[in-house]
Amino acid sequence: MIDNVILGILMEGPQTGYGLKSIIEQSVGFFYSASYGSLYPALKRLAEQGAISLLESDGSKNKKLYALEPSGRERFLEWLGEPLTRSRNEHLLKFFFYDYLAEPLRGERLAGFHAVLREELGRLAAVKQIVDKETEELENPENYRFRLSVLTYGFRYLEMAERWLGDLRSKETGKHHHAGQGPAAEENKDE
Amino acid sequence: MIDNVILGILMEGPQTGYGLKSIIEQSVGFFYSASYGSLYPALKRLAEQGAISLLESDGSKNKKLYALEPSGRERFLEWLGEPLTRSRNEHLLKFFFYDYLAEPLRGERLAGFHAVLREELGRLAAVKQIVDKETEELENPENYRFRLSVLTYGFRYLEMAERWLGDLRSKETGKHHHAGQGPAAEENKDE
DNA sequence: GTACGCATGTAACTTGTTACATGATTCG
DNA sequence: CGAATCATGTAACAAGTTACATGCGTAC
Repeated sequence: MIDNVILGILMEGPQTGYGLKSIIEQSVGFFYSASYGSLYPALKRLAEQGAISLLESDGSKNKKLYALEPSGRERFLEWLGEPLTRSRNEHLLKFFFYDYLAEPLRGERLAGFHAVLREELGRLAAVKQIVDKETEELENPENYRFRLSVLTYGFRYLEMAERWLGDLRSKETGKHHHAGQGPAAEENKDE
Repeated sequence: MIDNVILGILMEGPQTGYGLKSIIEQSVGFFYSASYGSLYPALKRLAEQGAISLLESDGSKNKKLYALEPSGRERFLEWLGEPLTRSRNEHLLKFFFYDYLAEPLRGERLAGFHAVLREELGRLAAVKQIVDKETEELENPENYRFRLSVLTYGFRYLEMAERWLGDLRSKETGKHHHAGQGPAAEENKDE
């Protein structure tokens, strides 16, 4: 996975490992993250395979600029052309079992997550505004259609999640029965 | 991760490794999957740690029923009580780079993914209907609130994704310029 | 001159997948 | 009695994280 992210970012021009990391955080950080522990070994590997190459020309000695080679570009485009698949949404796993979580904590967690969603929604909205403005000044915005649409996706996704959580929490209101046993519980039918 | 899934399912009663796998597929299969290669070693590990135990009582010799132990239950509930986090949505990664994918293939891939989404939407709708009906016959549906809401989440998620993809594809219609260069392309401004 | 951000890297570990290998049970 | 499905397991590999270790550049 990280190989393709690296190659994809190098499509726009040479970068250092450190630079790649910060670009990843800024651009696809919403749904993907990389650590140096995977980044640097990946760069080494890709260079050995000839997919990327080390540029010497830079002034600094401690900086390594990598550039995309034709074989790397080919490899990236091949990956890109494979059929799309949905990936796992592991955070739903916890929700699935949430009937088992006892009540004071459960409500807190839901509220906390709700806050996170709203915060991210706000941040994404800000980013979207900036990006949309920058896009206007571009001569060929058509070339960025998918990049932009991923932003839209992120936005709609958060909206959907926020709404869903809102609905879920509003059903809860005022019902402070002591839950906590969940599906398997045949006992405690009081209240 | 798989440890907690196993413990969570065992909350409802003893199961075999094989049984766990099929329950996982049927229940959380929409957003999580496990292979035997991780399942069986996990069962072994959990048993060694005393989180689960092997039941002898079963007739078959080749079947191993595992049951949740108190320490396993505790461990599961502790995990469950940790704050919620959003996980990665790696399939968006490909979309992010889709400006680079050349046109005949790109359209095909989008259409293919669209078909997958609609198919899953149909399947989930069917599941939801069955589950909703089953829920009516339950004495305490409140105990399944979160399990059910995850279904709703899946449904809304697919709806959102399907709508997003629909919007994206409709913008495309009739514009068969030869794309393929994407963001980095300063050339080919014809058409 | 020192603190902070830029910059690179490795080793141990974690978690999971794929492919293989094998045997029991059940149903037609 | 043969095929499908139930059922368990391992070995090799893949991909990544965390924690550690180090050094350069520069702005105050």
